[in-house]
Amino acid sequence: MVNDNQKIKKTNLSTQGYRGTRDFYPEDQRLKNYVYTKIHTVLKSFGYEEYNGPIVEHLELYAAKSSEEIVREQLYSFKDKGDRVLAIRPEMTPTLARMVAAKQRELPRPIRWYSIPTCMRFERPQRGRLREFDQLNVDIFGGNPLDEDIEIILTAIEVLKSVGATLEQFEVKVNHRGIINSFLSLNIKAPKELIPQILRLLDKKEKMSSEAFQTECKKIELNEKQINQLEKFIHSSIEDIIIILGENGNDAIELKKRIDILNELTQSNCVKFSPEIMRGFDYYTGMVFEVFDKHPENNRSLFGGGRYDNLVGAFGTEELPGIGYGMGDVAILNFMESNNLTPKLKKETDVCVIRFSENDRLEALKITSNLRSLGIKVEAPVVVSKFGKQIQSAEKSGAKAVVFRGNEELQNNLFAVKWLATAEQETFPNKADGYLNFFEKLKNS
RNA sequence: GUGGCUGUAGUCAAGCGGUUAAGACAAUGGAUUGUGAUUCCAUCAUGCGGGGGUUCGAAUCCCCUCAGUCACCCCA
Repeated sequence: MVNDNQKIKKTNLSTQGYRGTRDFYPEDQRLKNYVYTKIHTVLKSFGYEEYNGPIVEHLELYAAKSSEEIVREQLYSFKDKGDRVLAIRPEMTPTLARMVAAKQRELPRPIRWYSIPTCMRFERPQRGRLREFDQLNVDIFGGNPLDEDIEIILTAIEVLKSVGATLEQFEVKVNHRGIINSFLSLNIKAPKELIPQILRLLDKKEKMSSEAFQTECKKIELNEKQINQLEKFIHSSIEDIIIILGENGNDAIELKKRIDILNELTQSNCVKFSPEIMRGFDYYTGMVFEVFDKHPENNRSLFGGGRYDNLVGAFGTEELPGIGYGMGDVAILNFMESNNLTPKLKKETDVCVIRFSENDRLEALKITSNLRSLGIKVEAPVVVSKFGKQIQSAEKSGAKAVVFRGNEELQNNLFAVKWLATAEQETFPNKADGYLNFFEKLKNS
């Protein structure tokens, strides 16, 4: 016996989950549901429809669309029992592309779709970045780029507003891939092979001192004049850029239209031209954007997205340009936390039924059923403890009232209700009328 | 994948080589068997993230490992 116990102790399992994953206890899940309900409501209000796909795909689907390093380092891949090489989805876009390509001819345009898939990436976790996360994906295709670009940013703004954010708490930084490309090739006259490195550097510029930036520029063999132009570029307004680019400034003019319309519409300045926003290196071809939390303790990117020329390229069907973005659930939860927007949510029970003894089980179950059939959320007692204890426990469940039938009530064919907020108590006849009457009072409480 | 910091109960923590690991809050049971408060009493880590090692003796020192966090990397 003693040996057995020791053995059991030694082989105890760890309660720690896998690194970079989260447990959602009911209170966490409640918050997540609250946020997701808001998201669903906002996107449906724009006419977007929810879609979903499998959590695993053939590895080659990702290999075709993502960079080699990402596929090698950050993909959870494995072989199934039939030796097929699969991967857990690290993002939704390839699945979206596959789904759209498969039915491209029959889908009515414009296509407005969204999804909140759970994805996994093998990364080293830190605040705001886990291995398992949900990522809201919103995309629109088949319309006019100007209108689509405005709408997609608007949905992002409305999502944040729906969880209580004000326009002062975040900013939408926008750029256009065409602007930076024209500038680098025509004004800086940078060699093609240096462009990725320059983009990476500009992306990091915000975090660097001016000196560090200069040193880094010299490392990639930019001359004094080129560095000065770059520095000037990064601090330019959209109006300056239009002048600098001259006859090549069409993309800048287009971008300015979007900024002006969005700011006019929202009566704010939350949309800002930010030449340092890059969003990766391939893939995006038009407007790119990121939404940032302005709170100093969580100055992070919440949403990121942009316009692509052709979502379905690898599938060999006709081109389909569109725009979309992704937003991590971790990001929005952190945003709400840092801006004090996290609501205190209670369990949703309306009523708890109380029992007095082992003999009133059936009576209690009858009341419970009667209440439930009216659509009331009601908890039946599963232990008989002291009356006061049962009231306390009802309070914790978020109930507005406790309901019971003791000897007094049974004799007079009544049921009793104690309202927890006011401590007032009343009785109702134990028949249909009485239950309906109580139901009305509960709704209005 | 690289480097730094951290890890004692549900939570916040004291302890810094020496007998049974402080304290607070929370929780549970009771004083009080049909009424939520307060008060009082009791219970609540054979164990210090996990595994080894050094030592007469380890939460404390060493090694490995797991996890969190920050900075890189990356950010589809």
